[in-house]
Amino acid sequence: MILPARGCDVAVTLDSGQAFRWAPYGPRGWRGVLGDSIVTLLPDHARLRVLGSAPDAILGPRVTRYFGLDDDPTWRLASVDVDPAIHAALAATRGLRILRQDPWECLASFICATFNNILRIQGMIGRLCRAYGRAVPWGGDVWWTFPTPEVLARVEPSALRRLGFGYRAPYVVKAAQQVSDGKVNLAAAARLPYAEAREALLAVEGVGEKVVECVLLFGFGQEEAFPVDVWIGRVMRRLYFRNRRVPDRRLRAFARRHFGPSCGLAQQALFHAARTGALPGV
DNA sequence: CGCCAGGTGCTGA
DNA sequence: TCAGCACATGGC
Repeated sequence: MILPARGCDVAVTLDSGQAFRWAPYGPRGWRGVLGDSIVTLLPDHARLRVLGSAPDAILGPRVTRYFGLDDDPTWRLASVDVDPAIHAALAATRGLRILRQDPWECLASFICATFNNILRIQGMIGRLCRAYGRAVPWGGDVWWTFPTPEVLARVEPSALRRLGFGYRAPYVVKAAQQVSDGKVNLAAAARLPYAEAREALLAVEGVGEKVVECVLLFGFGQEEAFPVDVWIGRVMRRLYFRNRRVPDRRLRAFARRHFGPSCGLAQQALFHAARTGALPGV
């Protein structure tokens, strides 16, 4: 199946630290798991060739939604292009899209991502899926779905520690319990406006001021969200605060004013540009 | 080996 | 409200 993908750079997007389960495949392809389907993506200019373990009728809408292929972010990108620094970051990350991930996978993944580095996050989540996900054989290989909250709710934290989760182990289990027993309703939160969804998610154990913004942005499509991690903190202080120490809350409030209601787009461009060394001096 | 990583929760002022 | 601290782990 071929999907129109003009303006979407799959490589940049999947390499930008939003999702942790994609692996390069062949010279330009990527392979990963979307829900219960194994997906191979073969980008070709303005098109995206998609192969997978499910029928095209399932795969097409799933990939389209995940990458927002039916969305044209041109005007929202233009709306955050308000100064030379962000302009450079946007230019260096052309084609970067904000993913629309499954809320539970996004939430659990970013709980694992706290005070951690992307390489290890990928390893941890891979082991989590292998241990507690459902096996899906495909293409002569076996892949695993992301474990459901119901399954993880019954896992002993010590078992996750043995998978290298460190002090995050009890947070992942507790979050799974809160979601599976209905204390936190992700499907309902996904339909709430930014501020209310934010409050609902902050009730989850292990979800603080940064993780909540990641879930809002990468899981709920709330572009008003602006996650401040160590990279963004450095970049923002450098670019806009003469390297002075500024609390994360203030950085976020400034970003919302400075970049406007799609500040999340600016955040992801700054994050990826900084991490790939495209912003000199940061 | 020391430093760092897409932080959070708790404590004490 | 806010700074300071403990928390586990592995890649570099």
